Amino acid sequence: MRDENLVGCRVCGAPLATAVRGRPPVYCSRSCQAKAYRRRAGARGRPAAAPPAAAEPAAHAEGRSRRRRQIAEAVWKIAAERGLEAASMREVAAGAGVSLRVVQYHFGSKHGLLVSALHLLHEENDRRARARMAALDDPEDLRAVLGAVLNEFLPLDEQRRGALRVFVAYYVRSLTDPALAEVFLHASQPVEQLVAGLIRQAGAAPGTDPGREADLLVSGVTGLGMDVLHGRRTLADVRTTLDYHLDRILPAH
Amino acid sequence: MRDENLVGCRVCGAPLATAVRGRPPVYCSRSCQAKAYRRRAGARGRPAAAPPAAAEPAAHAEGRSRRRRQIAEAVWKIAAERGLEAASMREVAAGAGVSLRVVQYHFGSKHGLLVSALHLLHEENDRRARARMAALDDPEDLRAVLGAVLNEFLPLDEQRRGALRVFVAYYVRSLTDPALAEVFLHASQPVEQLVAGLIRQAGAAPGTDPGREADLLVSGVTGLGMDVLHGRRTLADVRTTLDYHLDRILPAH
DNA sequence: GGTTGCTTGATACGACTGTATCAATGATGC
DNA sequence: GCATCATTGATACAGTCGTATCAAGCAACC
Repeated sequence: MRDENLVGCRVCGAPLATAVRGRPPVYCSRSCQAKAYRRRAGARGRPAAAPPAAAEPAAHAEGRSRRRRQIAEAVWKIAAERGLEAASMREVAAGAGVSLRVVQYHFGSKHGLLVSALHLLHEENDRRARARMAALDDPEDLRAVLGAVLNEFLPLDEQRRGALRVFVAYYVRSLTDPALAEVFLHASQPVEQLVAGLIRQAGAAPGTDPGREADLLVSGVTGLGMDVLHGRRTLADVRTTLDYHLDRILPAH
Repeated sequence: MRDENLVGCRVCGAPLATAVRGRPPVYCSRSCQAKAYRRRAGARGRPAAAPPAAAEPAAHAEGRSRRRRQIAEAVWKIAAERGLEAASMREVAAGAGVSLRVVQYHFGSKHGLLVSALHLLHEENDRRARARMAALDDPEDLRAVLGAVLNEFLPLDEQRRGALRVFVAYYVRSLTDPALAEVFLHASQPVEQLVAGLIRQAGAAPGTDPGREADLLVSGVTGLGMDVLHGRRTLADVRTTLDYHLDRILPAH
């Protein structure tokens, strides 16, 4: 297999400590390696146009977060399609189109990867939800806003469907992983309060408690979405149920 | 290690085919093995009192289902405490106090084990729920019956807490495992209909749709129970919310 | 006595997992 | 030319996983 590498340093001579662990050596010393590098750099000619300007300092940090995000997206994709237990380091690396070592380097351990991916997922979901809210026709129609907030938890399209699957998978993990539970508890508190506020502003029916209504509404829509996920209910049925309850809570349509 | 076993058959002589796979042989043939067995049986003396009566034919089947159940319980326990991904064949065997081979023999494969354990879990939960319903003070108090049905999905005690954890873990698995999804879909349909029927009988407030109320109630109480599981809500808060909605739906307390 | 059947014990295999180790690659500053 | 830095490539290791294989245990029938 490795015929020519068995002899010695590619630049000078032959020491080449034969370490059995890790990547097999090709040079006898760092300086010989530098020599070889400069030779290659010279043969490649000068870089296209802006060699001295170099990359601005922000580029490093940006490239880093982009890579982390790219890897996290692979975690989401695998978790949505085949479950979190299929998201091994190697599968994630392959899904992101990077090497195993890169995943190790950027997240330290598998646990770190899972926690970071959940963090990024929460941010991403918030971003998307806000974008959809901003795209509403009439932001003054509070009932429509309320419906949009609740619809965010239903598998209406492939994106939300995947998000819900990943969310549920992570939830189950969090039951036996305190670090993941932490992320859940510190992230998604204000949903019920938002819904309760909307109900209050939109004019709830007399005698209704917006807070209690919001509690059942949010947890209920999540449960209904889970039912849709594995085919126990149809999406149309869930939307009808939801409409019924919105009509009930906000009679002044 | 195996000093004396290297020579030959314990009864007659020496052939002893040296198979490298599986359990190392000790006898040269089945008949020699039978001889050794009969010798041991003779030395042990006659069994206590009822040797010829033998075991009735049903004992076999009963012993089998008992063993299956014992192993399934180990699956539930592990899944509740450390998640379904911790339920390896070896862990389950250890938890049930049997050998790995016994788990293999009675369930064929890990997938078969998981599916059977889920089946048995559904039966067990039904049994326990019915028992709790039968123990109600006044079976005519329909509101109390309704409350008991819904409370079955809340982690009120260690048993229900574990059941909910296992249930959720299995649900997530079922999203990527059709055989498990099958068990879910064919088992737990009538809950909402039961709740709707109770609401109807108990006298719902005018203008309310018992079916839609039941849908949100059941899915909502499941979601609230999940919130309790990882500490996002307190049990008292959930019960208050539930009481509020029961009062709303059934005003004629 | 020998044979057959169901059940269990005692290994073994190959695949995969998370992680660790060592070196090469570029780039920058001296 | 040399040292140093963050990043990536190329392995290797120890362990666990599900499963397969062969034989022993035990009871029943012939």
